[in-house]
Amino acid sequence: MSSGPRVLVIDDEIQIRRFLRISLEANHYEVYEVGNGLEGISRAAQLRPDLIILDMGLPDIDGLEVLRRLREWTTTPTIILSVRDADEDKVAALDSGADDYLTKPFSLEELMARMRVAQRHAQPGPQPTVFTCGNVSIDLAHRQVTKNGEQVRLTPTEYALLRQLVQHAGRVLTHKQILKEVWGPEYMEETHYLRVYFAQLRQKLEDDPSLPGLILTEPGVGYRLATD
Amino acid sequence: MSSGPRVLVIDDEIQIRRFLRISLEANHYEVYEVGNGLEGISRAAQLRPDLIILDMGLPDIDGLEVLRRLREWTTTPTIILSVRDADEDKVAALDSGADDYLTKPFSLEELMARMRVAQRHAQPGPQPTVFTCGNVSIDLAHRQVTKNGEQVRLTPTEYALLRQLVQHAGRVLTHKQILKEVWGPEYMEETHYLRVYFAQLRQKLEDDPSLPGLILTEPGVGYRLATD
DNA sequence: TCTAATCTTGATACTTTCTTAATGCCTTCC
DNA sequence: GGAAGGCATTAAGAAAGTATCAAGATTAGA
Repeated sequence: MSSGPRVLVIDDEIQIRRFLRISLEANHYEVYEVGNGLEGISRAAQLRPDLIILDMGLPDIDGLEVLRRLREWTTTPTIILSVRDADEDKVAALDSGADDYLTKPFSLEELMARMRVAQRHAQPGPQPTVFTCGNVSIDLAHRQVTKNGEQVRLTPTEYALLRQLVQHAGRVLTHKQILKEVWGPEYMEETHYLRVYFAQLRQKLEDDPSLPGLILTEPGVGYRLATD
Repeated sequence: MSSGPRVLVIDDEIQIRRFLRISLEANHYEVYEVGNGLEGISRAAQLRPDLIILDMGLPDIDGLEVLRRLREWTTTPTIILSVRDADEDKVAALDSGADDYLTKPFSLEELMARMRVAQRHAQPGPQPTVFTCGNVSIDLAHRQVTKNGEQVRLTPTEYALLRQLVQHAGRVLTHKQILKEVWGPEYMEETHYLRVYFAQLRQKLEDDPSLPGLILTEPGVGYRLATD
C-alpha cells in the first residue's frame, strides 16, 4: 500500500512493529520500520516521513535521546510509545519535543486518532504557491489571478490552460501536450482551440496583447510561460 | 498572577476548577473559569484565551458539542478532561478538533506538560471572530449576522452555507466542496441546491441581489465571499 | 394534532462559456 | 515576388451553467 502519509516506526519489539505495519497499512499509511535509535535517526533524515512513532525503550540509545537528536533538525510530528506511565517520563518526553505520549498497551483506535491530531498540527498555514511574472501573479491554491493587483476573471478553460503553463513555467509545452491535459486526449488534433484560447488569455493578461511578454509562442512547437 | 498565558477552564466540578485555578496560577497562568458549556462558548469568544481546558461532562450541553461549536470559529488549543476512558470517546473528541484528551484523575504535571505541547502547536496571531464586508457582518462565535446593524434571520442551512464561505473568505470554493461540507458527501452532485440557497442568501444580505457585491459567482467553478 | 417554518423539487428565463468558422497577418521557402 | 503554412483575431450560434420564482413535501415546535 502506498501514496498515504509516510510513517516511520522506531521500536525494538518486532511484534509491535509487525502489529503497527499491518494495522496502519490497512488504513492507508505507508509504513517504514527500524529496530534501534541510531538507525531511526538516519532513516528519518533519509525518508523525511510525515510522522514518527518512537518507542522509549530502545537497545542502543535512550528514546529520549533519539527524540532530542531528531529535534535538532526536524519538527516532524512524533508520538512516543512507552511502557512507563510515570509523570516524570511523560513530562520529560513532551518537554523534549514529543507531540504525544501513549502508554503501552495502547489501543490502535486511540493511536490513530492521535496520529490524525499530530498531522493536523503539522500543516498550519497553507504554503503560498504564487507564481509571479511582471505585473501578473497566479495563485494556484486560491485559484486567483491578478494583474496590477486587480483580479482577472478567467473562464474554467482559460484557467486550466494557464495552470498548465504555470506548472511547467519556463519550459516549452507542445501543442499536443497542452490539448491532452486541458481538453483531453481525444482533442489532440484541435490546434485551433489553442489559438483561440491563447488569444483570450493574452487579451486578459498581457499589457500589449500583440507583443506578448508573458505567454510566449514557440513557432512550430508550442507555448511557454516567461519566467520573470 | 497575570500576564502569563490565559487559560479558560470549562468544568462543572467546583473542586476541579479550584484545584486548577490555584495550581495553574502558581505556575504563572492567568486562569478564567466557567461552570457550563454555553457560558464557556461565550467566554471563549469574549476572552480569546490562549488555551481551553474543557470537561466532557457538563450540566447543560455535551462537551463534544461545546468543542464542535468552538471549532466553528476558533482553533484555540483545547485539552479535554473526561472521566470516560473508552476509545470511542477519545477518538470522537480528538477527531472533533480536540488537541489532547486526559482521563480523570490526571496529574497536574502531565496536564501542564500537555498544555505546553498544545501551546507549542498554537499558530501565532489571533484570528478575527467577526467577519465584516461592507454593511454586512458575520459573527461566527455568536452565530449572528447583521446588515446595517440589524440582525438577519438565517435558516440553519443558510447559516451553514454562509459559515463555509466566511471560513474561506476570499477563496473560491468549488460547488462540490460546498455541497460536501454543508449537505454531506452524498449530495455532491446536487448543484441545484446551491442555486436556490445562494439566491436566498443574496436576497437577505445583498443591497441589490441582482448585482452581488458580497457573494460572488465564479462561473463553472463555484462561489467566493468578497473580502472587503 | 395542528401550524409554521424550512427543505426539496420543478419550471422557466437568463447569462456565460464553448465551439466553430471566417478572415488577415507574418514568416519561410521556392 | 508569390505561394503556403502556421499563427492571431474576431464574431456568432450552440451548449452549458446560473438566477429566480413558486408549489409540494417534510420537519419541528406549540
